[in-house]
Amino acid sequence: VEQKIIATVDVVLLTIIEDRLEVLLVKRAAEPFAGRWALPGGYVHVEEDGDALATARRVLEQKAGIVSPYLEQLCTFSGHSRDPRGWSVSIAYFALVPRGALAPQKSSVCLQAVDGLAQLPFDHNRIVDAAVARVRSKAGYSSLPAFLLPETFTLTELQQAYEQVIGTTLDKSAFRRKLGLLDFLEPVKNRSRTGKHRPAQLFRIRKDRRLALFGRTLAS
Amino acid sequence: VEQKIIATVDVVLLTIIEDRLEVLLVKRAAEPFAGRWALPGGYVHVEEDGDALATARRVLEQKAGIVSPYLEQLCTFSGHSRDPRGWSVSIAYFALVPRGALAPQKSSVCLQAVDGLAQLPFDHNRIVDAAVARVRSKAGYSSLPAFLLPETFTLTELQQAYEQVIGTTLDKSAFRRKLGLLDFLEPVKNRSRTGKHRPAQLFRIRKDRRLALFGRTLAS
DNA sequence: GGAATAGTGTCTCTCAGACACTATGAC
DNA sequence: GTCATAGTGTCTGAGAGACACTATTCC
Repeated sequence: VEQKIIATVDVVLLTIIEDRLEVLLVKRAAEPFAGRWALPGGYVHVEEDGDALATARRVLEQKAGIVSPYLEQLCTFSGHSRDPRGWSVSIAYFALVPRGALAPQKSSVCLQAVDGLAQLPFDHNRIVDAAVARVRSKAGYSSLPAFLLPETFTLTELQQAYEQVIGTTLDKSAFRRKLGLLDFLEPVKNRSRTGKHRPAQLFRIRKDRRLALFGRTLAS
Repeated sequence: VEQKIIATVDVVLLTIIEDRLEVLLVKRAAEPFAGRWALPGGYVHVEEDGDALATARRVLEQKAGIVSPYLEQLCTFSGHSRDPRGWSVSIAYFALVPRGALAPQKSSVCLQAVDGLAQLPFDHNRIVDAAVARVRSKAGYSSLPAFLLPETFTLTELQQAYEQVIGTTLDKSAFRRKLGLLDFLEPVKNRSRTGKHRPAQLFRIRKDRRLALFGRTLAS
């Protein structure tokens, strides 16, 4: 069978910078669209990658130096018109990393707010939109936003991460009641001492319950 | 770039037969696994198919004669070990069709209950499991199971479809209250006259709200 | 009338939202 | 002590589950 199909993987890496959801973009080195900002992605390497998830991990490590973030398959975009080189398949993944985990930025990498994002090549705007929609939706009934925070964090920081992802404010009391139901957090010894007020307890994600799911939605 | 990647589409077509969820299988005509029952699937035809969704529609029409069912992308399975021919990508879709829409069966086609399904070639068992999990999950907060019923149906039949998909019984009163909230149904003139009891009102899905979503889950 | 299913009313208990309250450490 | 945020208690209304009730048709 003569197929000549291009198989690529694209990754939507999201993080929180200054209270906004931002997406990682890289400057394309090769044609097509050389020099343009686009999602990190690349060909599947048949010899090197066991499956598409491995390709996604490799792409993230090579282009952004990120090693083992939260990484989930988003969906697959395909067709004859999305890539000028021909009929292509892009298996899209999304990754969530803590704010600041991308510290030493190369000049070929940047972060942009997902709201009001510039025009991107290929169908990358659609892919970003799909990723943001997925994360927003899943934030409503899971612990996903916790992956946007550093190793340890206060409950207020966690609530802010949720609010920044889903775009609304949450009630402190109700939020903490929900968290209590699916104990995916464990307190650590230290406490956060910032400013002239009562210090907050620090928590981290329990190793045995990385991704916890709420029974019902978080906000109506 | 020398990729030599096999790009295929596989479809998990689900329907309800005798109160059970069943999946459509076809007898493979070509190697590998010729003669074995497997999911309907096929190569992406670069000249013929605009995108992978078009491939899925073509496969369903050619192998099962189904024209425009509910069809949704499931996820993508990939890797060097899932197909003996080499590194492959299978973009999986699932379809929901009314019971009995598959009436004139060819001998190369069969239906099998999804619970206790036999061993299938490739990673097709994983794909079926993923499809069933998706449908079960989505049934909890959407009108998906309505696509398993014929054009018109009674509320009792709709409730049974939900029960067969999610595998538990539902309360009649609570179920109808939920339906009232997201009016995706409209009554039709006729009523169902079967047996010696009060006839039931028939309904159909409103054209403008094909897939409606519940705010919260259907059953706890 | 009886049988059988269609369809509705109502009670209770849980829980989300709202909001006020107490706690505690920096200064 | 004050300030600022951490953290908790409580009221209320909406809604899910349970279950009993009425309605209507065939026989």
